[in-house]
Amino acid sequence: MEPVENMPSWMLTQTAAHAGRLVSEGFAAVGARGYHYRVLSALITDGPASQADLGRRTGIHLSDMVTALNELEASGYIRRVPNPDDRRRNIITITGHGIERAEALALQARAVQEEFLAPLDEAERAQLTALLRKLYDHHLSQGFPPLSKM
Amino acid sequence: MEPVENMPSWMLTQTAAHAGRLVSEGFAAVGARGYHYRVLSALITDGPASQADLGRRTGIHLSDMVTALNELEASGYIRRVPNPDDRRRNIITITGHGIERAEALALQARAVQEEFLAPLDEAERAQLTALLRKLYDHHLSQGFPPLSKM
DNA sequence: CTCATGTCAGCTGAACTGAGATAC
DNA sequence: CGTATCTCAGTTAAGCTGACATGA
Repeated sequence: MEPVENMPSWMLTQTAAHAGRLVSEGFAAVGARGYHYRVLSALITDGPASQADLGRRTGIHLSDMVTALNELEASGYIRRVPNPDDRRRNIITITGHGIERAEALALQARAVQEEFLAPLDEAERAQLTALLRKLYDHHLSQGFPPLSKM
Repeated sequence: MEPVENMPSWMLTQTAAHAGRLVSEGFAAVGARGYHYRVLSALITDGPASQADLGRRTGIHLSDMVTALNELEASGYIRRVPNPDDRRRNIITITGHGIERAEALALQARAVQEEFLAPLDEAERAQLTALLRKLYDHHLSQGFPPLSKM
């Protein structure tokens, strides 16, 4: 009878839960949520996009995307303009204000990574990310939904 | 601007989410939930206990413990008897039926681990668990709540 | 017609909060 | 009295489903 505490998936979900808590707290401290950072960061690295595209990029569900964009738009971090070439779509662009916000959130994110990874040295951190990437890529290629169903 | 997909905490929560999904599906396939396995396994390795003790052992919240034990008791996997020495408490014991159930769930859990860890060889699996344990132990010792508030 | 898009209302499982009853 | 145990009702954040209107 394998004690639960030794199962890799158990340790993984436990540590992930803690990491998630740290991230949430870090973002909440500046009035943001993880979704905000994911969206702003995707807009910066990959440019403007429709909401559906943004969802596919970030793994955020379409219906959640609507909410996140509502919040970001209300704060002036993004702009929603109709796409003249396809009037079903919006074109989402980040504002200057939004870029500043993203940078502030990136600082928070970095600080949280540091706190979370504190007990590991550089080599161990590299090992960890390599192993996680191997797992992630494998399951992605097996049809694991980055965004379950759209 | 760090792309979100390269942050360790992001990859960790992504892979953990997938692991969690596999575990849930595996248990659901035999009509169980993760809580059930955690409780039964704790009863086997550490013996009978009060509900509060079980909660502390397993990291399951007290109020969720009530629900889980209701379900396990209805199926005849555990028994709840009042503790004569402290009439606030119940003594939770596992039944023979419950031991069989735990063994069946352990098989499921093993199969899921195998599926999840498929892309890693033995050395890599050992690396991963060692790194996760280091992170987990560190944050536990920093006051990270195994069970947030009781 | 079918398919994609954006929106909305609501569901689900898991973790958690708060309050009450009982007993130490 | 304060504290611990058990129970229950309800809340939260996150992911997800289903339906609908619009338009390609």
